[in-house]
Amino acid sequence: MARTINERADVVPLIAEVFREFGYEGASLSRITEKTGLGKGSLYHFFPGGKEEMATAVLADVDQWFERFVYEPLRQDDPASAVAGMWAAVDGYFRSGGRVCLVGAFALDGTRDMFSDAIDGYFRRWIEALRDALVRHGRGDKAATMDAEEAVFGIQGALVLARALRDPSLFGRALKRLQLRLGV
Amino acid sequence: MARTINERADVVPLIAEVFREFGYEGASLSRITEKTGLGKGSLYHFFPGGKEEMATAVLADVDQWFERFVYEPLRQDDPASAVAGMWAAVDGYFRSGGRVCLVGAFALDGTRDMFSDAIDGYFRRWIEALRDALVRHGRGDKAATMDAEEAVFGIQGALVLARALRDPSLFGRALKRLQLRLGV
DNA sequence: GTCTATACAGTGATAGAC
DNA sequence: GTCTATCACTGTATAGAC
Repeated sequence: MARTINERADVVPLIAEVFREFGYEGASLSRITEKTGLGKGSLYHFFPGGKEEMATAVLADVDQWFERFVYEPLRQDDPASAVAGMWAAVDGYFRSGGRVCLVGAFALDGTRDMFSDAIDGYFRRWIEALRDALVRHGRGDKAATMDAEEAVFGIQGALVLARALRDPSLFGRALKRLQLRLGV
Repeated sequence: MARTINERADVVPLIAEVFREFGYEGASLSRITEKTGLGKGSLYHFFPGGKEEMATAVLADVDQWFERFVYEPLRQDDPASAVAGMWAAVDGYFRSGGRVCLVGAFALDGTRDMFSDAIDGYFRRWIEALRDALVRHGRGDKAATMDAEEAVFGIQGALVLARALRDPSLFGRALKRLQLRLGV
């Protein structure tokens, strides 16, 4: 039960930061070493598959977070409060636009093909969970799908633009707007 | 006046494709060599500054295209037809969702800082030009800014999602939706 | 479990022949 | 203008001492 200071789970969020900041290709082992304070030997002890396994672990970690704090509530809780919770969770997770979406970033370049299932699943389940909540809230099936898509791609685009313009406040404005659009 | 077969301008779009596909870090010189059919010697003849100069040239090329076919019409032409033209141009340029936005992709990772001005300018001028057209069309200043932002980040997000889900049709749906939202 | 040392491929870049 | 050869360097990954 006693936990060593550095467990695999402890180092994953740090590695995630490096991937978020530099992308998959730009996240060199030396940068990861620097960020985590772990030598290559230790890193390969935790992740025998090397960089690819690190990215897989990071993606699983992100997925787990969203599954727990966003998707599952959307599927189970009262629709209105679950949707409200989603906006709050998203704003918090992406640090009000100061943080980038790792999955979205991976999706854009050649990295996508390496983590196809994880990337696809992340967005697909997000859209489906949100659509479910909207349907339960009384929206028609087709309209709910479109609404859910628009909310999710709106969030992604707002993150891109906020980072491109170095204007995190844009993210907050965008979330407000998207929230109103959803009307729930 | 006689043009050699391979001019700098001829090779820029090919290099752009490599950057779009693999990102800045992933676009190795060997991949660029392969795509263009030019050896490193030739590439460095055209771009003495190496990879960074190639990316700068590519960004300038993209910018020029948007300036000519999107921004300038938005500033000068009849607002309604200019906006309609924008949607058509965007759909064509991004191959109905099959192509990614290079500027958006650069914006997401550590590459951003290398090309700060180009990335910032691309989005800033897009939003401003669109806002101008909306204002001329009768929309209030503040609302026009928000609308313009929403259209631009909506496009970016739709590109991310279309690529993530390998579903180009999502891009077309999204454009339609954004177009209706703009209401012009 | 963590480190250092090292292997080896691939990187961006340069020089010089043609 | 294009190529080949080569450079110094960094990349990921491995081996083995502690």
